[in-house]
Amino acid sequence: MNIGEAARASGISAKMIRHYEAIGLISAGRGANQYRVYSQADVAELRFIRHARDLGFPLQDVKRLLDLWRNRARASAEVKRLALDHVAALEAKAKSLSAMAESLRHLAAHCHGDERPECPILEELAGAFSSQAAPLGGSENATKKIGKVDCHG
Amino acid sequence: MNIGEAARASGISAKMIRHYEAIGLISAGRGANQYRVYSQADVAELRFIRHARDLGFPLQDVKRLLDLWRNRARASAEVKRLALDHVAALEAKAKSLSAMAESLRHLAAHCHGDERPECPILEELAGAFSSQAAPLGGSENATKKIGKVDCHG
DNA sequence: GCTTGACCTTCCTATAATGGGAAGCGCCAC
DNA sequence: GTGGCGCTTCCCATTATAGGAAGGTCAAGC
Repeated sequence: MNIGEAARASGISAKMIRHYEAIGLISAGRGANQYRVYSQADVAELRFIRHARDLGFPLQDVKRLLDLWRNRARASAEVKRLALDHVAALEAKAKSLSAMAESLRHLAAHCHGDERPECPILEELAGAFSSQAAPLGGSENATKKIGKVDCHG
Repeated sequence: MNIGEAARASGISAKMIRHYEAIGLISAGRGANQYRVYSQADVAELRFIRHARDLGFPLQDVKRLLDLWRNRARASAEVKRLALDHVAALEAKAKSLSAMAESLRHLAAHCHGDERPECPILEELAGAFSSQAAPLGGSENATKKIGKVDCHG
């Protein structure tokens, strides 16, 4: 099948399939017309990739997992280690985001939110531990950069 | 003061200060030698930016917040709306990450993690709802893309 | 046979936020 | 007057994904 059909069958865009090939995650045969050709096995790999991505694995980890999957002599220990490391990363980031949310929710709770200019949110952003100390937010200072977190997908 | 001192005083790298200027977030005067010059007020803005970033606001929101902060005729309602929207986004992402973590943790719990090749994690990644249905993970299918989430900062 | 449209190809660009580094100039101290 | 640090601009890299241009291919219809 061609890339379009493989895309539909795997749930990965043709664009990304080409990209995954470019970075060496997968490979594809070529037909006489230079079109990429995919087998059912290739589609299975693409689905594997999608599932791993859906669980938040970065492509680097996906590559490791894919290599392990292809290798029948693998040790499950390595897969498990990768998975648990990733779980730890996910939880750390979730926790960091929750802490930000809670801090901000506390701040927002004290804001009238009307036509008046007074705003404790802005005041806190302006003044929060002007040099280094003093808590931000209502509870503990949860936003002490636990590790930078992306949160704008 | 020069950019280096402003960087130390604000906790934002000189690199980023220049970047924020380039994207129109802030502005800076220039000395006779073309060096950027910063006042205490400029440093206060930089600190404001850092605090907003620490709470996970994207730069686009930071720009809005900064404009509101500068505008004495602002309505706190707008600040509050921005804040609460962001809280919702943070919570959604945290929830999504937690769901991934939980799914993966369940999978990992069933993996022996020894030298043997059998691995339910890989099997699940390979087979999880081959076409569309069937749950992934031990509990409910939590990873049904609630909205793509970055999680690799 | 020729056109049309869907599909494929490669290459370039953009996103968001940050860091790294090179080449060149300013400034201060010695 | 030279060494070293700080400043300047410009370019590149990261991560994962998408958009688009310019062009080749193929099958269907007329």
